[in-house]
Amino acid sequence: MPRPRSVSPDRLAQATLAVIDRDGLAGLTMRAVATELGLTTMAVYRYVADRDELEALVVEEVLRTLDTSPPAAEPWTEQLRILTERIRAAVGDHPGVVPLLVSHRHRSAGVLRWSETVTGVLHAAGFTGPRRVVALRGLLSYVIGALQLEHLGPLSGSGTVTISELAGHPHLAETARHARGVGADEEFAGGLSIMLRGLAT
Amino acid sequence: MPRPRSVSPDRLAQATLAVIDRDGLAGLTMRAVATELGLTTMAVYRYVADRDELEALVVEEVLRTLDTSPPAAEPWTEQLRILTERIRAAVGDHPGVVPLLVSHRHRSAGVLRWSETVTGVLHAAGFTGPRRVVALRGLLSYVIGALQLEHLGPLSGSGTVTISELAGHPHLAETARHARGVGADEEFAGGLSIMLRGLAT
DNA sequence: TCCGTAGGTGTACGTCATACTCTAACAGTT
DNA sequence: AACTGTTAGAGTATGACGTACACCTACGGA
Repeated sequence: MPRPRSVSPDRLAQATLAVIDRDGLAGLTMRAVATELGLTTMAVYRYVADRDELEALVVEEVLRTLDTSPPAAEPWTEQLRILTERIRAAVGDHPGVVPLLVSHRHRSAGVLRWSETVTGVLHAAGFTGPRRVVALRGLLSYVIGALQLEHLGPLSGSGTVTISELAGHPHLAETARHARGVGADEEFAGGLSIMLRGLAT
Repeated sequence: MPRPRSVSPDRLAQATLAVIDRDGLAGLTMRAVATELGLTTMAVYRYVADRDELEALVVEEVLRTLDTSPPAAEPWTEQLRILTERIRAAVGDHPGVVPLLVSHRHRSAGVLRWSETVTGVLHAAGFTGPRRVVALRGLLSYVIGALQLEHLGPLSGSGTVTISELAGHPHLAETARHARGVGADEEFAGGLSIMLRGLAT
């Protein structure tokens, strides 16, 4: 009976993501999203209750294509590695979304799906009770932290500041030198390997 | 020659921290801090250039008492455990500061001091070159992530939502049941143990 | 006693999220 | 073909935020 909606929830999510990818998370405003869609600011509120809901929407959009089916690989540590790398890959193209992923992780269906699969793998690997709780949280902690270090890293404040501050920190300075030779991929994978080795012992 | 300052940088930092502890990070505004000090909003700008600098100040305040001297314990994994637990303890009383810790970690002298000590321990344990880079970043990732999971956890959005969402996720639901029996202390320590075991292998 | 400097105040602006009110487009019914 | 109820979208307004700017004023050395 009533007037049909002119934009789909999907288009809304994509427009929001486009704004974030172009102007960063700081550029995400209700106005910007509305402009992106060719609407007035308030029209956006026909589709989401508030900014918070819009953020949740964009997180889901990013995780939509996240494959959470159990990998066929063996052993189980390899399955976990693949699952974890998949999250990183999904977020990789949209660094601005990382802080949103952190703050909306609770209500995110995508994160829930991922956690379910991971928990299943842990179950099959013999993790039960508190051990499984700790394992899941530990893995999740690493992922959350690593993504933030990777993407929020050099953003706020110039990296040069850190270098000059390194004067009184010899060990750190030397480590920083070596860090230039280590790519983000290896860094993430390396930390993940540490985590997985710890789980396997 | 000029008029003396009526508040010390220290008092400013403490006032800011008081605001955060009382009203949360969302309550941190230049006005709130000014009121806390009995000043007008703009007077605060005599002490900090902008809000960003005020945030950096409060992070440093929280980490001021952080003991970054190398622990006397053995083996080196135990040293790392103690160092990591110290950070958690320092932040523990001020959950609202956690997001600031994340975003200001680069310029934070406290984090730098801590990283230097950790790197030193890793050096003594035989970690060199890229291996040390990965180890430091991995540990830092875990700490950052774990603190956020712990403190940002049940805050945004009611935990009940998660429970209802758990319907289609049997493994996760069972894990959540067990999670109630696991305290935050054990959870953090347990994840840390996984990390350290992985480093030691 | 006076004066330059720096601390503190008052006011104002632009941007943000969002509440409220109004207009108008559409789908069914008569 | 006119009418009507429902809802999409526009317009306007509000209060909070960070902060620029111009001013006033208290102080200590001369």
